[in-house]
Amino acid sequence: MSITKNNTPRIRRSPEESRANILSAAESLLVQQGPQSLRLADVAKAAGVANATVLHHFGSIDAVQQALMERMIADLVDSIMAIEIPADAPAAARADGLKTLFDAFETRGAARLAAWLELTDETSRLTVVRQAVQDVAQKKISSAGVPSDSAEDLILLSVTLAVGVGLFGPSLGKLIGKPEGRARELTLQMLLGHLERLAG
Amino acid sequence: MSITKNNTPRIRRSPEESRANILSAAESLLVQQGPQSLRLADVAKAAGVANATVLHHFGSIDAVQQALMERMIADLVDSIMAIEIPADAPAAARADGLKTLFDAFETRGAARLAAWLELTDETSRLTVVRQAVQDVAQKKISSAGVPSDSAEDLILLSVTLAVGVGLFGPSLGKLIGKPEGRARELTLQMLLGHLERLAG
DNA sequence: AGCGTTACCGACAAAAATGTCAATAACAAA
DNA sequence: TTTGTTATTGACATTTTTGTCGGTAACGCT
Repeated sequence: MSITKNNTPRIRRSPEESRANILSAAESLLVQQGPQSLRLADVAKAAGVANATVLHHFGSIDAVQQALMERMIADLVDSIMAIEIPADAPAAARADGLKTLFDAFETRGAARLAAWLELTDETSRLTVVRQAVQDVAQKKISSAGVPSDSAEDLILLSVTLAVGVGLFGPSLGKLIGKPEGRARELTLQMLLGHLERLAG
Repeated sequence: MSITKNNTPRIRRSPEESRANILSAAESLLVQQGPQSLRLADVAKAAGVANATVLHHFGSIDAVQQALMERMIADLVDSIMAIEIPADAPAAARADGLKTLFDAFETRGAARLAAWLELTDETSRLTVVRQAVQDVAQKKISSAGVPSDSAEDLILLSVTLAVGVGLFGPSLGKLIGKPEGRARELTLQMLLGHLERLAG
């Protein structure tokens, strides 16, 4: 009677799988409940493992958060990199590209990630962001085929609006009693008109 | 030698003053270091009082955060309420009004407050926001003198952009290597053009 | 001055969150 | 099958954060 045995067999994953499993759990926690729910016990529970397992793979809860940021940023960069908006493209193509950009931020919590980063002081974490932004900016600007200065402006404008709308659009719309994607719709409409006027 | 005396005289405030002092300290903590620094010890230290004093006035650290939210929201509502943009106003007046709106969110951390609210799950806290938004929307829409449906759209658009730019504009601009207010400048320019076209 | 109220504080207690460790068990390789 | 490696875990230890309590002192009032 002195020893308690656990009947359910352990799941033994490869280190990579295990890390991915934990980060995925943490990501959905972040998106659904916010950064303050990224506690060791919560992450472990969501991942279906013991607290000690999380620490075994990451060393600390801070390292989990750091790794999560890096993974989400990498995903976001991939999404953005996949967007191609040649300067001479027809308006419809530009519209599609911008929609994709806005989607990248609104869905899967990239905007929430950005807000988390923004509210989080730690400058150490920002180096990852800085690198990612520069990667994207460089590629996007060089491939845009427009004077780099105004291209930078356009990217700054588009990304700022995309992340802002992605974070606040849904809630504000709901608060005012508007349909789900109304803020994004209005913003895209305005932004496209603006771009068209600049091009024409 | 058994009793340690404290030479520095106590500051005795009225309950209202004391609460205001603590909330002000908490507010600057929120703005400068983010929500996760709103810990009991940090708030108390910033306010220059003992931990127990904070609890004496608010009961719990959660109540401090709740009160802070309510105070900041009330301030923000006041700022917005003070903005008047008659439909038949000249373009310059509209530009001023929008600038004030953007300022209200960017300065003094209203955008950060909004992000905090957005990332914070607790639905109980959202009732305050809901009420504030409805107050503002009702007044603004009724006084706008335009068809209420498109007026709502304009408010949704303006506020979403204002808070998004207020939160992310500075950092993104800095990351891309643009001057401080560039994102806001670009956004305002576009938004004003958009409004003008709608009016004309 | 004397007194009552209560804002204030230090010391302590409680709770919550993070991290450590030794033992266990899954799996691959010999 | 046996053995070595290590992912996994429960129990425990440590740290951090929140909250309690009795006494102290500032201030208004008589």
